[in-house]
Amino acid sequence: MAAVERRVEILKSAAAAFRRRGYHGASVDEIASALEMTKGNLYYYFRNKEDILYACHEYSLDILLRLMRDVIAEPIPADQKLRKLILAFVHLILDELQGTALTLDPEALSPPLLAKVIAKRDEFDRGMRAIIQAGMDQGLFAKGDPKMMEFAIMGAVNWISKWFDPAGPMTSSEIGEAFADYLVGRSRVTAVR
Amino acid sequence: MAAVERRVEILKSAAAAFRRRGYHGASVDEIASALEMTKGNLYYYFRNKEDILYACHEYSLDILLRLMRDVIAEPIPADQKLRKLILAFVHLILDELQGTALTLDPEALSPPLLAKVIAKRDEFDRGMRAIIQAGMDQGLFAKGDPKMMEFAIMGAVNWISKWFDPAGPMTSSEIGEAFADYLVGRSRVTAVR
DNA sequence: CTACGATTTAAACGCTCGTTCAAACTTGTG
DNA sequence: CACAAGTTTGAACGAGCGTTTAAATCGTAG
Repeated sequence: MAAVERRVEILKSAAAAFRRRGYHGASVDEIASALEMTKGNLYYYFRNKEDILYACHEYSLDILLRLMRDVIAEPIPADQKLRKLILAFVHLILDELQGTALTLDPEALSPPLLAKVIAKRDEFDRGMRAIIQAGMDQGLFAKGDPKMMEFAIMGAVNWISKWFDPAGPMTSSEIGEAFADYLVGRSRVTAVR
Repeated sequence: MAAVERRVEILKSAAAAFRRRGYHGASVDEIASALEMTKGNLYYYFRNKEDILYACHEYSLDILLRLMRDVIAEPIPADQKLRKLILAFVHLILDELQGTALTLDPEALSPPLLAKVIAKRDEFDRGMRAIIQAGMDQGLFAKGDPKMMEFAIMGAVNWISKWFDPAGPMTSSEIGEAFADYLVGRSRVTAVR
């Protein structure tokens, strides 16, 4: 198997472990055992545990930012952009990132690595707020503080990983739809005005 | 100082440390040092670290449940109940619980203690959903899955502790108002129908 | 088959941290 | 002042875990 695939495998196992126990609570051995590797072997692929956490963040954020740029470029109204983002975001977190994205405690990173993560996170935040601001200006959303609306949305979505059960009754897209309906509003998008 | 007050002081220091670093990331010494105590001294007040975490949860949940019961008993419409709960909840978390409530990783608790925490949490969830269901039945909220709406609200609120900065531009009540406006809707409550 | 690089292993080290404990100190009471 | 109960200290321990390393194994090109 190519080394780069092996690295992604490790990241997924790590993300799952970090979600369950948190960065400090999850052991390197736990991450390795889930892949039937020895923990020493991980150090062939990553410099240390922090490096794994950082790679998880980078991996998730890069996907997220690509998504954001694609949606921004589409010629659709702001409310539909927001809805699309929420749907894609929920899908991404639940189906590909082992229930984690911005949940993986970044405070565990050392200052230089943390700064790089925050920079990417900021870009994402700016995109979200620009869409929300545009929607408010056009009367698609109730007027208010875009920052608060964004934080509320991101909180609701990020929190999903705390309660989501893959064996539960709801699929990830059902959850995405329900969240988008509530957070963006259903009627405004589908109804004829 | 009375021993019971000392215990609460320790809980507040512990809650702050757990919020910053997570349960496993925060050391017992860190909790003690913030109070200018030695770590050994903590063991005069608590059996062990897990006991401290459990006491934090119990302390927060008891306040939360009292709040919930009070609001439920009030003779006001469901949307106003929900708004009141959100306002009080945000205030409670930010101004009294060091930014933590349901954020303090409960998975770190052993099964018996975890079960007790989950039981209280369930009671809170049931209260929230009953209010939401009533509001939907009366046409105060858009129809949908009450469970999803509750999870979205709790996620948004719980996430606040991840970004709130006491030295920042917004007070806890401004944040509460902004969240309540967005999550419950402003017009329905204040406007004459 | 051989040899060389890539990968994996198992054991060991060292450090951090939760916990214990006996001794010292403080406080209040008769 | 004396004594006892309540509280604090500081050092020590033992376990867990991140990391290192040298040797073993595997895969593949010549």
